[in-house]
Amino acid sequence: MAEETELRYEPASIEPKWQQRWAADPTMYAAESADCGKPKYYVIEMLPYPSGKLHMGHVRNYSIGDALARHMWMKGYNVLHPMGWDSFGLPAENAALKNNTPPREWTLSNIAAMKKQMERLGLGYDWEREVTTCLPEYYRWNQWFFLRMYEKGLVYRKQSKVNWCPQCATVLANEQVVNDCCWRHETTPVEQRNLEQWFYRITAYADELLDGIDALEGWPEKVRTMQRNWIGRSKGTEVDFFAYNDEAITAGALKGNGEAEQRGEKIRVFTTRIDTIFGATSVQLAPEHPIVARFAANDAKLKAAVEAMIEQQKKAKEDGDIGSIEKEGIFTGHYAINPYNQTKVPIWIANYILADYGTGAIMSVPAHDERDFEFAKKYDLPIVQVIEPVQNEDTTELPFCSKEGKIVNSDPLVDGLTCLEAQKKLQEIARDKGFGEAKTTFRLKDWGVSRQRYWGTPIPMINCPACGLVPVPDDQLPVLLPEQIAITQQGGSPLSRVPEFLNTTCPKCGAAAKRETDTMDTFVDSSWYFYRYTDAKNPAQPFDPKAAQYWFPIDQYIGGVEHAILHLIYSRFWTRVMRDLGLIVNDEPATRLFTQGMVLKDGSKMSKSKGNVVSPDDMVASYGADATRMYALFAAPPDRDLDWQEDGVAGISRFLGRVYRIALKYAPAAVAAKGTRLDKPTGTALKLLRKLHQTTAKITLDFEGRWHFNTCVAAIMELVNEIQSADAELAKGEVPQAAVYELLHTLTLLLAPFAPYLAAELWEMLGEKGNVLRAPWPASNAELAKENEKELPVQINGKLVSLVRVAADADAKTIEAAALADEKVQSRTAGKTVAKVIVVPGRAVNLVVK
RNA sequence: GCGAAAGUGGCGGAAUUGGCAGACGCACCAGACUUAGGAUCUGGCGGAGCAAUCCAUGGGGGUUCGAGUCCCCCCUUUCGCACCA
Repeated sequence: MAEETELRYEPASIEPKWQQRWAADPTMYAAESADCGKPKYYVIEMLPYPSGKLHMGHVRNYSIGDALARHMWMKGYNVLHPMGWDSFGLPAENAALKNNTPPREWTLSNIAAMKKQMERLGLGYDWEREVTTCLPEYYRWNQWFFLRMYEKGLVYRKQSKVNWCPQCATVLANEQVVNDCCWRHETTPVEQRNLEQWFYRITAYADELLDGIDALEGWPEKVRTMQRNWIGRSKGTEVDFFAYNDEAITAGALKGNGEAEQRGEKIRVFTTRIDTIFGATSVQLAPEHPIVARFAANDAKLKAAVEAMIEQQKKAKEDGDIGSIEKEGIFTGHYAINPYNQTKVPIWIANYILADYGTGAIMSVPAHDERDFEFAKKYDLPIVQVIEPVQNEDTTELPFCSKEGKIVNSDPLVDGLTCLEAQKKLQEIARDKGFGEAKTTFRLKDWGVSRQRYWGTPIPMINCPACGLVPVPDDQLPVLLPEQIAITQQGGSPLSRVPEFLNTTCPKCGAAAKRETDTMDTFVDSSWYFYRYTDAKNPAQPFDPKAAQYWFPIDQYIGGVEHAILHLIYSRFWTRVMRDLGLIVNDEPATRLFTQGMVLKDGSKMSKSKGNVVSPDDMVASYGADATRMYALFAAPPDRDLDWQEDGVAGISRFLGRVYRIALKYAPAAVAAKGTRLDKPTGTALKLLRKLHQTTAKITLDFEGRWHFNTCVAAIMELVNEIQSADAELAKGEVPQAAVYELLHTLTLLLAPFAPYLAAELWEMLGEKGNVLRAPWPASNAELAKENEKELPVQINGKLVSLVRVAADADAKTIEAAALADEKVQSRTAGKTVAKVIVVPGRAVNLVVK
C-alpha cells in the first residue's frame, strides 16, 4: 500500500517544484549574445491579446512553439524565444464601461494572470525581453515610426468614406470588415461615414508585397494565395469616354475627336481588355458614380431608380450575396463616345458595377465578357464580336473570353493583331492622344489607421490654427495617453473630452493648439513587435539595428491562419518601411510560417454560447501541464483541427505515470552504470536499444520538417511499451545496467521537448545536476537502429498470403527462394504455374500465378 | 461559380518513396490484484464466418505484378475568393 502511494505519478507536486526552481534562474531560457559562437534560431508564437485567460488555442500554439524551441536548445542553437502582449484594444474599454476598472489596470492584471498560466504550463520564454504594447516604452516607437513615415510621405490624411461599426463606435480597416460586417460583431453591418482619417500608404509597396510572395517558400501556400488575392493586382487600361445627350449628337454637335474633348463630360473607364474596345456596345456606371447624380439631377424618375439600386447594392453587400444578385440596369438616356472611333454607345447604370473598384465605370463588351453578355442579352443590347478565336480553341461560342485570338472587325490599326499586341498598341494611342493610359489597379487599399478610441497609441500630430498640421517633435515623444479618464459610451474620440490632453501649444509657433485625438489601429502594434524583442529595453531607439540584423529574419513564426492577411501583410509592409529607413536589411519578417489548426470540442469551435469551452486551468489541475501540452500535440498533426477529448488527456497522463514508475524502478541501479558503454548488446538489450535508436531517428527527422508531433509522441509510447514488456527481464537484472541507463537517459532527452516537467524530474533521478535543456539532443546510431532481419510480405496476385523472414539486406534471389519455399505459398501454387515473380528487396514479393 | 484542403474502425488518428491497411491513444470487453477503484497489470478489440477464407480506406471507373497512396468522373465537409471589369 505504502509502496503504491509512493509510485504514484503526481504532477501536482512534481510540476510546481520545478516551476519554482526554474523561476529562480532567469538565464534558463535567455538568449545569448551574438558572439556566443552558436548558430542563432529565432522562433516565436503570435503574441496574445491579454483577455485575462488563455484558451486551448493558445495552449496548442505555445506547445508547438515551445517543443520546437526546446529541441533547438538541445541541438545547440542560440535560441530566441520571447513572449509579449498585444495589449491595446477595445475590450479594455468595454471592460472599463462594464466594471468601472481603468483600461490600464484591467490590462495589466490580465497580463499578470496569463503570464502565471504560461509559467504553470512550463513554457520557456525569455521574460527579460517581454514586450507590452500598451506601455509608453513601446508605443512611443509607434509614434516615432508614424513621424518617420510622415516625413517620407507614407502617412497622409484625407477625408474619406470609412467603415463604421455602430457597435464599436469606431472606424474599421477594410481588413476588419468581414462579409460587410464588423469582424468582432459578425452580425452588425458596417456603415459608411465620411471622416478625416490618417492613412498609411501601403499601396506604395503593393507591387513589392505581391511579388515578394513568390520568395516566401517557407510559408503555407494557402496564406500566400490569400495574400495574392487580397492585394489583387490587375493590369489594364483607363480610357475616357465622353458623354453627350442624344440631342447634341443628332444635332451634329459632334464633329470629331478634338471637339469631343471640348464638349464631352469625361467618363473614365477601367478595363483589362482594351483590345476588345471596338466591341464595346455600352458604358456601364456604378449607381454611386458621381456623374450619375448629375444625370439624375433633373430627372426624378431616374433619381428614384438610382436610389433604389444603391439601396439594393448596399443590402446585397450586407447579406454577403453581392456577386449573385440578378443583373439589372437603367438606361440614362445619355450616350458616350468611344474615343477610338467616335462610335456612339448608350450609357447605362448597372447594379453589378462597384463604385469603389477601378473607376466605377466600365465599357461593356458583351461578345467577350460573361457578365456583359448576360446583361446585353437581358436588355437587348448589340453584341459585336471583335476577336476571332485561334483554330485550336475548344469553344468558339460567345461570349468568347479567352485572349487566344486575333482582332477582327475593329480598326485597320489593330485588325489581325493578337490580343496582347492590340492592347499595347491601343494603350500607346490613348497615351499619345491624351485620353487614356496603362493602369494597374489594386484591390489593396491604403491602411486607414485612425480610431476614435481611447485605449491605443495617440497619433503624434498637433493642429495649430496658424501653422496647420504640425508633427510632434521627436524630443517630445512619447505623447502619453492620459490615465485617469472617464470612459463613456458617447461617440467620437474619448481623448477629445480630456482638456489636459487636447490643449497644447504649437511646436512651431508656440500658440495654443490642439492635439490629434484619434489613436492608432492596434494592428500597428503587432506589425513590428518582434523587432523589439531583439532589444526590448532600448530607451533610445525602437531597437539596435545590429541586434535585429543578428536575429532577423525570424526562423519560425507560428500562429493561427486567421492572421493570414491582416497582421501578416501589415508586418511585411512595416518590414519594408523599416528597411527603407535603414534600420534593417531583411525584406521579409519571417522565413518560415506555420499555421496551426483550430481546437474544437465536439466538432465545433469552442465558444461561451455553445457552452463547450474547455479551460486550460482545469486540465492542468486534473492532469498536469505535461499531459495537457502533450495531448495538444498528440491528438492531431499540428496543422489540422483538433477535437479536444478529456479522456485523451487522461490517457497521456497514464502514459506519463508509466514512464515515471519505470524510471523509479530502474533508474537507481542504472545510475551506477553511468559512463560505461555496452559494446555489443545482445538479446533483450539489443532489442530495446534498437527500438530506442529507431525512435530517436524518427523524432529527429520529424523536427526537421514534417512536424508530425502526434506520431513523435506515439513513437515514444511504443518505446515505453517495449520497455514495459521487457519488465520481467529488467526486474531479474538480465539486461546490462549500461543498456538500462542508456534507455532511460535517452528516453528523458526525447521527452524533454514535449513534457518538460517530467523530463526534469527524470533527469534528476538519473543523477544529473544541470538542466536537461542544455544536454545535447541524442544522436541515433544508424548501425544499431538497423534491423538485421525482416519479415517481408509475400503476395499472390497482389493478395497477402504469407510472411517470410529474411536477412534485411537479402538479395532478390534469396528472397524469391524463401518465398517459394514457404508452406502457405506452396499449398497455394500447387498445380498452378508461377508466371512471374516480382521481388522488391526489403519491401515485398509478389507471385503472378495462373 | 472559381480555387485549396480533407473524407480510413464506435472515436482521435497512423501508414514519409505505390509494397503486411488500422501504429499510438481513447472508448469498450474479459481477466489478475483488491474492502474499494476514475489506481495498476495482462489479454482482446474493422465487418461477416465454427473455420479455411471472404469483404473493407466517401462512390464509380482506370493505370499497375501490386493502389488509402497515381489518373479520370461523381458525392460530402471545411476553408479562402466571389459581378474586381
